[in-house]
Amino acid sequence: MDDIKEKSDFIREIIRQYLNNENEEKDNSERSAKTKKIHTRFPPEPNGYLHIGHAKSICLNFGLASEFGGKCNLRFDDTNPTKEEQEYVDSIKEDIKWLGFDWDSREFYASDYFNRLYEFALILIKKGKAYVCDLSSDEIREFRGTLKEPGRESPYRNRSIDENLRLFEEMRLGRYPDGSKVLRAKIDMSSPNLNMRDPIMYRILRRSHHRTKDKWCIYPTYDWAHGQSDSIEGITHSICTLEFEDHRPLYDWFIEQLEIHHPRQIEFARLNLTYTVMSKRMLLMLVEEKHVSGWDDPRMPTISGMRRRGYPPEAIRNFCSQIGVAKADSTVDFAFLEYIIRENLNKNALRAMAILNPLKVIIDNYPEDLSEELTAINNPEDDSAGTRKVPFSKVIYIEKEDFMEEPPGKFYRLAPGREVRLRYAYFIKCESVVKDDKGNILEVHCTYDPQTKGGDAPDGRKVKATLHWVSEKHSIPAEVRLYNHLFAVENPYKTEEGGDFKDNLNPDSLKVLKDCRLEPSLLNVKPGDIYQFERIGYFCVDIGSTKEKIIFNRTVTLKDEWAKIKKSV
RNA sequence: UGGGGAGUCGCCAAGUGGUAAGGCAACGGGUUUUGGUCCCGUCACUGCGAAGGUUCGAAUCCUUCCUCCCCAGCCA
Repeated sequence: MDDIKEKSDFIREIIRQYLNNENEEKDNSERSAKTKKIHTRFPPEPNGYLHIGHAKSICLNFGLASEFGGKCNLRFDDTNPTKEEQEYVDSIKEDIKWLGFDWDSREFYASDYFNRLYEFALILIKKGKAYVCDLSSDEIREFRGTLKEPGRESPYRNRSIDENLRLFEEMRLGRYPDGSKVLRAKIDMSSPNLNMRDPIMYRILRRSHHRTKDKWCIYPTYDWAHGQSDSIEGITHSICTLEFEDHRPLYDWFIEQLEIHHPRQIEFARLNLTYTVMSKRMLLMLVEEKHVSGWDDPRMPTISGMRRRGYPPEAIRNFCSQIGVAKADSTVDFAFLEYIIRENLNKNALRAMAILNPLKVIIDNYPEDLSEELTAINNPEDDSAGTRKVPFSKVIYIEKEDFMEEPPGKFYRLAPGREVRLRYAYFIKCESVVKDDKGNILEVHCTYDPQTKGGDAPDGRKVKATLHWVSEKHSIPAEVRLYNHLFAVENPYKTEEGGDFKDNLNPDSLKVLKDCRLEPSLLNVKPGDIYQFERIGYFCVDIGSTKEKIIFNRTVTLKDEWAKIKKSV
């Protein structure tokens, strides 16, 4: 979809081998490569909003399916009614669609399989491979042993099959209080892999489920539900993150006991980004404690936050494909994300002129009542975007940053006695400065050269800088929100003793500018529209923006050579 | 110190026994009516976590060691 060249990574390698029938058992090799299809799935839990880390998984799973001519399901892993909500289901679907992926009619839920799972559990009990355990959660933990010491067997481990069948049935019927009993797999309490020490399959939980409502009072655990759900759906490649690597033996065990379709699980390293956190638990905390305005706050690494911030879905897809897939833990530099965003927006965003911090400039020799329409290019990277007219008059605004009374050597914008170009307009020369009692610059007086209309001098003289501007009387007001990193440090998890990741929140992550002035062509912008404000950055019209009150969010700045020079001086 | 993973440039990441891709960042230069874009150049000079070994030849194979991540939820 986005990349021309064929991608290659260890997962695609495995899939190509699978499709070529390499390393396969005899009976499978009968199936021709032509009829062999892959089937993946994206399995979110609806307990929060999707973030850029999920985008990596979505791009991988849906991308693999489309590259290799297979299918990808959307399956909600909704096995824990205490945390899951319909709101999250809705947001997840919206975000995946917005990212540009389609699950057709294959929208599934682990809860669709509650009956099947119950039947599967019965099979295990009948095989003597699962039992009802009356130990409390504390006792279970105690009996589990530690990383170094083996666990001990539960005193309920050797109940008869009939008793287990009866008890499990009664659990389902609601005869026992929450937490009083669980169904456990009977595997090996001395396994060095803690996941194999008789893991819990069902717990009693009287909580209404967002889909099955009050039908069940026992719910399967993720470990019990996940692998079987993949199997039921005929998933060929179950792609998940690294932390599930040592759950794989358990999933294999369940599948083998049940003698059902066996998907191949492949684990990859989850995405980390500098200057942010990527855990739904922590993001939820930021939302609930109002450190941000919501899940879609433009500072959030959520898909909805990035959408509101102005990151195009195509750019996010490119990002996900360019960071690659591997098994080594990694933290991608936020600057790389910004590079991808700029790369995309530079090609696509229309240009406009906007003044964030207005400084009044009066052109003394320009006629009082005259105004001219000057021609401006909409996108120098795309001729088809055409041109527009921008009004010019005697009083204009320029950026405060673009004028210095006593400029250092490397500053080559406007200064007393100096001539610069106003983009698409004229050369102007600074003649004087008007200040208040405190020395604040109120206005700058200039003269213009009528010969330089459009921006070129007939005598061939050059200027070192071109400034953007808006005509005072034609300009329209706007609010502009400047966003910076949510966290002040690259790794927010690193805190002082007893500290909290929130201690690292960046106090300057949002700066609201209320007195900005825009060129009049921006009067009818709609939420979601994206522009490059020339010489400043890319800005996206906020969802809360109206014609009466226009609000722009800064998506990302332009690269700024001058900022670097300034810093180094 | 049990088990499972991982270590290639500041950050991602190719490489799968034949002599270290690429991108980002950084730095230098050119073009430019955006100090943007674009273009050019520099950036792992026996070095691929370390030390040994096998080999004509090793980032790739073997041995030992070191470092980092994950696992003791009735979360996912």
